[in-house]
Amino acid sequence: MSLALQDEQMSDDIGTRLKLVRQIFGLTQRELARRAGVTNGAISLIEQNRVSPSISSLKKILDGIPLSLAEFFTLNFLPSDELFFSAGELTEIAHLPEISMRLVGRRAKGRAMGMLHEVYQPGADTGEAMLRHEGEECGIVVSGCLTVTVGAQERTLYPGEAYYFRSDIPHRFRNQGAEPCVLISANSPPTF
Amino acid sequence: MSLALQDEQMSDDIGTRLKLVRQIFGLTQRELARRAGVTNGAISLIEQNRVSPSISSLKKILDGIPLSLAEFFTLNFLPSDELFFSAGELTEIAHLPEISMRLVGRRAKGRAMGMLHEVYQPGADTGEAMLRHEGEECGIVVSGCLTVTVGAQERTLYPGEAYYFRSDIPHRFRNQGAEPCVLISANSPPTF
DNA sequence: CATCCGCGTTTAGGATAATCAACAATCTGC
DNA sequence: GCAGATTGTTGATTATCCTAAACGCGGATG
Repeated sequence: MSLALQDEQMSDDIGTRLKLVRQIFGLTQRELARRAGVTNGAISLIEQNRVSPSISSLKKILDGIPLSLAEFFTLNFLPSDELFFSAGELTEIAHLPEISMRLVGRRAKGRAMGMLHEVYQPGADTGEAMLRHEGEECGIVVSGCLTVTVGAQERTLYPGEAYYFRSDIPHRFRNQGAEPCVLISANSPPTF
Repeated sequence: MSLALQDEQMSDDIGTRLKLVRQIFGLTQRELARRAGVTNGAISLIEQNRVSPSISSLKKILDGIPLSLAEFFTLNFLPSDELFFSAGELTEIAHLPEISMRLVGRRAKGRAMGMLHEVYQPGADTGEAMLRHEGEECGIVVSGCLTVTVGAQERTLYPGEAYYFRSDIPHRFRNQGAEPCVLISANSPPTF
């Protein structure tokens, strides 16, 4: 059975959403009501979309699961067959010839982040025209070395070293070493 | 019939949150009310936390900005300061003796994600009592192997293989191999 | 000044949601 | 088949929210 929701339901169908969440956590209306300190009738009405709960009520209910409001609204109900990925299943995102960028999983909307396995060949360069986009990004060098420029700052990172910056600051990646550089990076919200 | 406010964290302070968002978009209460099709009084009361709006009302208001409910609740207002981190500067987060977990940067609240460099010694195990927390997590095995259990599914991942799942699904990590396993993982929102 | 704006706030009353208690439907074991 | 427990639903009452209209305040303009 699939627990996936359509996009339209993701945004406004609070009732179905609550019902799904409650069932995923194996709770009855009465049990959840008891934990949350509300009545089972209220939960019934909400799940039927016969009322639109106040934030305070919804928060009380979610506290009984427990689940935050932010999580409740961002839940994307990923199908369970997309949990694990073998190396060959990472989806290649080739922007430049000398740089391999492979994303964990498919390009899924609604995810909180994207994780990439990247390989920079010697001499690879994302370009003097610095990259700039929304979000934050972070990475750790696994092997080789990578010269990272962020705004006015620049540094060459070696295995075990890392970076974390806001992606709206202009940035650039270059491999100035003699061997390929392997980098594992993450960005949130996902760029790809 | 009390006008006293409940003790609320910033994350649950809908009033302040709405006010910040509204001001960021340069709207007055009346202008936002007009676009949203509600009254300015309603917005005033909500921003003072004197009432807890219904989901339908809050959605109408956010549509006037426009902003989705999910975006509203996940909004973060925080800059990051330090850009680069040497291997020794990763902050150790030791939960278990046989597992080393080193976070990129300090434990900064408000970041979109956290990235960890983890080493699981042979036999290391996060425990049969499965982990569960908010957010999503993702990781790639760099060396060694790691057995990952997510809900009812389990798989042993080898270098280059990866996982991505919602952290509220019970999960567990074990190194059943003979050599240490190095894993680079990310979680969003950051757990540490 | 005095007047007019536009802003956020407040108040009374009608609209909406939550509670309480009862109800029907579905099991389970005897 | 029946009693008892469990689950989701429903009507009447109570509690809460939203609206409409007014209020107080400060800045701009004559």
